[in-house]
Amino acid sequence: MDEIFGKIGTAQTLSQKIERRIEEAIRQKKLLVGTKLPSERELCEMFAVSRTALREALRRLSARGLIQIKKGSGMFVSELKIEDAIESLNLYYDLSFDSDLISQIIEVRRVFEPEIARIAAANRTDEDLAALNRNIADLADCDPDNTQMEADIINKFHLNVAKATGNKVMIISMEPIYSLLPRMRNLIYANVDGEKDFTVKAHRAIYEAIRDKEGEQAYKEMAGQIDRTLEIYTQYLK
Amino acid sequence: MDEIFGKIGTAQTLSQKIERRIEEAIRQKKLLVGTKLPSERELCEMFAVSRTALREALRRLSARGLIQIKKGSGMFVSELKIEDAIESLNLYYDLSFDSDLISQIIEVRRVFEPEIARIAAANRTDEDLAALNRNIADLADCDPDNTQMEADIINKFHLNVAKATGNKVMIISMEPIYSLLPRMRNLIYANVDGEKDFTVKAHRAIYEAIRDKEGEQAYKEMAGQIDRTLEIYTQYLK
DNA sequence: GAATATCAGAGATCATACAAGTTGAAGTAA
DNA sequence: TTACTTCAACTTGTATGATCTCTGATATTC
Repeated sequence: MDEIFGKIGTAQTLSQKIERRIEEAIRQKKLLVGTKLPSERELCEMFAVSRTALREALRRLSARGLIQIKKGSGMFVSELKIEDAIESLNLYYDLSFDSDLISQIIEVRRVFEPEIARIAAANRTDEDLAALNRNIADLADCDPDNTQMEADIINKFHLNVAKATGNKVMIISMEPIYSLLPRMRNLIYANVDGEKDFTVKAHRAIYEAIRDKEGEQAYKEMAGQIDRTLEIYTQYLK
Repeated sequence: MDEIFGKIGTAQTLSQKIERRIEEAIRQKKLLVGTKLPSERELCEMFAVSRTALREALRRLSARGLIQIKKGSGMFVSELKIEDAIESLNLYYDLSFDSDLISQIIEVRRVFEPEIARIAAANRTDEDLAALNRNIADLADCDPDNTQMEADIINKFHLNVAKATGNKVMIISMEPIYSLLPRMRNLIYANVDGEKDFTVKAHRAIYEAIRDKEGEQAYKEMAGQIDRTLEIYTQYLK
């Protein structure tokens, strides 16, 4: 009997309904990437709503990266970029950034990255290898005092290892984590001096193992590298 | 010299500037979670913009989960929920869903989940254990023909294992993957009959290993379980 | 005191107008 | 013809004012 008086509620606003409709169309590939949407005025007529309501729906869709709005020319269905999808994760991490998070990140890396290195050793292409090699060279050339750049290069290296697995899911899982590393740098590398040679050597060892398709070796080298990071961090915390 | 004639571009629209301003305030904790924002009209005066521009900025912020808008009462800074942050990742996966993605997901799970199980065995609390136990019970009770519910329960079990690690980053990394599993079910479990007993037994074994804090055992059981999934999937593809 | 009615303030929607960027076709000069 | 200019007809962006609906607090009624 209860159903009779079930919720009618203002379930969602008009603009939300519009948003859903368009989102669904995109999800179901009824609107393909690159498609130009009808103009605002046309959509208003089609949905029979005001421009205000319609535009707010469009603003939300563009905020989420589903469509791109170009002033003066029109609106287009855009390919949802990984970066867009990860953006909000980054924000989330950003807002909950604390020392707890740092150690949790290291723990995750300690567990996942060696496995990733192993798979990368099996699947890497020559292009992957070239990219990794470039990272190593950049790292060696880099000004030892420029810890910012050093950290950036190292992050790129690790991300490239993930890419070398050829597994998209792997990349997406790790990317938000790597994007946080630059912030950790200030804490971690602050008290470390003159260890750059060691860092270069360690990363070169990872590279070589991947190059030679030595999965087990890649696993070990990566594990060792992260253990070292963990050590430095623990030391710093004291 | 090129910089002289570098882009001037329409840097950003007015509503985007407003969005940034408010976002920055939230990021820098100048606006704390739960804070009620000034009303639309007030904000218009403060920023010296029209309600149109302001509202579009607010729509974007709410679409991203940074603020919550309650009709009739006001706008509030909201705690960015993990679910919101993961939403767009889900969408991304959704749009790029194909058989390639399925095998990549299984590969990732095969690598990550046993490690997760090992850590869970070390860190699990009694509450975690209770939740896992409930999942097992539900799975056993579940109607064997209701593959939908069965898959849901299994997913919850795996997510609860991730939660038992006590590592937030671990959960965030795995959650989007689990959320895709229901879609895979249709493909994977479609051709499997009368194996429910085995499934229950396998998951109970994982549970018991975690309960007894047998990390290595948990690792093995989880690996075995996913190997089996992989097998079924491979078999189905033929 | 409790149920009801009223009302002010909030966001939601609408309609209209104008500003400003983009595009392409028509027009013009060489 | 060819290259360039101009301009008109689009597009989205911003502004304004009116109205609708929901919410929560206050006032009223019994």
